[in-house]
Amino acid sequence: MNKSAPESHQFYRAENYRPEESVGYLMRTILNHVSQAIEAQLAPTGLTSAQWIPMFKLYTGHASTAAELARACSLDAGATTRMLDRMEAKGLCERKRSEADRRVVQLALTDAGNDAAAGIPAILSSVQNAYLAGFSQEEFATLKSMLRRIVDNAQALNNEASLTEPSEPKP
Amino acid sequence: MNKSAPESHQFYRAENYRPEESVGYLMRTILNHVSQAIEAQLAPTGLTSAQWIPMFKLYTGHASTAAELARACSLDAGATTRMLDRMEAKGLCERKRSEADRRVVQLALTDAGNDAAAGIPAILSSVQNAYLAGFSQEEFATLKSMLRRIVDNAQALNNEASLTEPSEPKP
DNA sequence: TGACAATCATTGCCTAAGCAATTAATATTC
DNA sequence: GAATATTAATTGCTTAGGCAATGATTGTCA
Repeated sequence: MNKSAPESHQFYRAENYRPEESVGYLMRTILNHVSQAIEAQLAPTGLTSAQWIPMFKLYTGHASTAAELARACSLDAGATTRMLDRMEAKGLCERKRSEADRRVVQLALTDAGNDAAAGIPAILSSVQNAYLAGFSQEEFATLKSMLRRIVDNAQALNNEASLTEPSEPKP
Repeated sequence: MNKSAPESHQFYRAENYRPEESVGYLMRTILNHVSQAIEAQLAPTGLTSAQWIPMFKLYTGHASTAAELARACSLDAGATTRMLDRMEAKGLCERKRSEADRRVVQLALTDAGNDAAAGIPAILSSVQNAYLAGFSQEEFATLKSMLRRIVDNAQALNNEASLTEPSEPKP
């Protein structure tokens, strides 16, 4: 079915594969450092490296219920429930059953939560600017476009995979 | 102490920060997809996405004790112990107290572990090649050099930070 | 040699994410 | 309108990682 890939696509070969030289390894290293840096700057607010994402989604109004939040963060529903438990315990947000639809839980940031969230963009900006030191605007644009191309490839490959394994037949 | 950063370094600004457009977000998205793809291909061997790294270190001889493995994987000692528990339970590796130094535990892959590890480079290569589809060799080189520059920046910033907070004074 | 320091593995406690099953409420369809 | 399907939130079980304390050994140094 697949034609064999052209030689030009063979960046890595099993015979002499070295993880430390791979793009994946480099990206993982970068993300680890970035996470740590963000967590360090976030420490005063009580937010962890995993919590600023949902907090920011709530802050910007991109989610106002638990299910929406889970979708917005590509997070498991169970993980979201427990994350909200921890954030609520720290006084960052509150839950309230919806009157219109008794299934859903309406979420709201407390004043403390709002203050914490308000500082997030500045931290993310400064950390990423620091890590991009020495880059020209042109190089920055090149980097972003390359990363987007990889994301596009990933999406395309996902689609292929789901075509191979079609959606489960209805019972 | 710090001179204000030159304008050219301001890629992101707090006022109009959008996470979805950030380099960090793109890299995270890519790594999530890559992890899933690797995990899917690894499934037949019983290895998880977190286990192929220590397995490969053992396979290539870059580590033969628990402490070495933890260092090689930048992993916590406790996490390493429990990871070895799980891998041993699956029959992928074995532990043996060293005779020379009774503190250390000598690690060895079982036959099954060796077989599983032997397939890792092929999987990592093919997944990463697939995600880099459409890249020329030149673009590939550019991408790697940019990522390395970011890693260098991260290391430099780490050093700065540890200068600010000097090593704890001896008691 | 004998006190002190360092190293190694382990364990307990925490945050965190995924999967599966459960319960409650709402939508859909016949 | 009643049976069925879907959606929302929660909980239990598992893997996973970090930090701190512990116990056992080995190294160092006075």
